[in-house]
Amino acid sequence: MKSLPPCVAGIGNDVGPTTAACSGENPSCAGLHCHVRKLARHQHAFLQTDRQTHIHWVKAGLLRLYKGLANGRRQIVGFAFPGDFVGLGSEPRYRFSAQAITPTELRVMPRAVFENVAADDPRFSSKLYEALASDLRRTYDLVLTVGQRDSESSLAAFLLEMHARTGTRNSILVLPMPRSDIADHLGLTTETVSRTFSKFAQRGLIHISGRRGISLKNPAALERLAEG
Amino acid sequence: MKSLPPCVAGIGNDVGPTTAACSGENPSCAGLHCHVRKLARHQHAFLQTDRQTHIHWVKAGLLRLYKGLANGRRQIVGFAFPGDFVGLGSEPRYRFSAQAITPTELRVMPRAVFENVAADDPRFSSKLYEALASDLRRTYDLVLTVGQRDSESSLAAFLLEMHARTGTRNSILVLPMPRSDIADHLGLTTETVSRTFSKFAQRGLIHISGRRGISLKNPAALERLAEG
DNA sequence: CGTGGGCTTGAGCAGTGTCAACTTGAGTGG
DNA sequence: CCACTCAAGTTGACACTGCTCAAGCCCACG
Repeated sequence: MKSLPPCVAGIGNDVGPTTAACSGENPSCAGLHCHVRKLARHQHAFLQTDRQTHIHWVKAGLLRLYKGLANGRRQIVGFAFPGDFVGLGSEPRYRFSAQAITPTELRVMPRAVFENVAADDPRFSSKLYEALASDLRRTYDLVLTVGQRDSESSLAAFLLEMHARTGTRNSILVLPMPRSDIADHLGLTTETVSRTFSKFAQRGLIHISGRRGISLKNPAALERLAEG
Repeated sequence: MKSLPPCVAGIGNDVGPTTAACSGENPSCAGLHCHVRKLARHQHAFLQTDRQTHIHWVKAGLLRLYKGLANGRRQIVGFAFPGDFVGLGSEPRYRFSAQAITPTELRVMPRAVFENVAADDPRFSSKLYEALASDLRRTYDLVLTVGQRDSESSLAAFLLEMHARTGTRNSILVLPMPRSDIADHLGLTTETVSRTFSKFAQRGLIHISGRRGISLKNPAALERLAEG
């Protein structure tokens, strides 16, 4: 098996120094047409109606992935953290929009290039498959949350997922997204999110520090809540 | 590229005569350990906690794919129609249970066999990838439905999706699943589903015939409802 | 130090769940 | 072939969660 070009060698692993080689200036990557793209807050990587031309890989920052309805309602179907792929899938158009929540750095590659690499390297191909399967699993879980849990269970499940996903050892959790994103993710309103966080704090389940900080005082109780 | 064994040659296409070659008695398939499995009504293909040992392919019938919560609530994350794969994904355990709604016939293959075929044949591999991507797209749509639509919009969207998916030319639609399945799919109750169908019928949007038949009298209006 | 968006809190209400009774119709056995 | 049976579906009354609208607060900016 031939070795992967530096652009994609680190893909599927944690973000590491390998990926630093992939700046636009690096000649070994020029042939792959891969480049770095920086997004300011609220800037879109793509819209749900755009032709799906590129695969995006988050190097730093955070994206909200959302679908809109004609009446203005918005469903955030997922968040893309560093290391995550966005725009996998094999359809002519993206089915959701991707927007930066915090300033974000992306690695952007044309689909064709991506697919060629995947065709040549079964290991890479299977990493892609796993990434897609993992998106699907998370989305199944989200349907369960949104469809069957009440506001308390939803938020408990959300806090636990964010804690697991950001991989913090201690119980201090940073939620980089505003309350409105949490609401649109869970099918609630910002008011309900806020009220429920307050209730959790009163009961001693969590401690809220500032706008972004939450520490989980009683994860076991949250788990119980999340299970109904 | 070597030709595919009869067991999987028809996979990804419509169910056709090719697949008939794949009975347990056929020696050319014995080495693949693929076999036919028939499920009676309410019988499970697997449970959400089972080890994910096999890939299932629906030949005839209908499966509900669901996740359960400790409090007894159930979310149907999808339905598997003839031609659909179930149990793609690359994790140690299924993340949902699969149960027959009507008597169902499955083609069942060990994952290892499946993966070997996929590794040898990029065309097959890419079909799998597409099937997975298509599950993911449908699930994103479901999150939008469950999270952002009210009962009328939900049901309008559901009717249109079932119509598209069962591929009926005319507007007569057979819903093979009971109301309770529709409810648990959309995050509603059977009562709400029933009431909303009645409202649709009163307004002349649909016509209800028997327990399973619905004809769409005004698909355009349903589309408008689904968009909010 | 001032400003404004994001967050919190409150009061009232609408939509949907819950509980209960009744109706329908598919399947069974006489 | 018809009557019986019972699960599935429908309809109604009521309760309650979470949404809407509104006001005020606080923290991160300039």
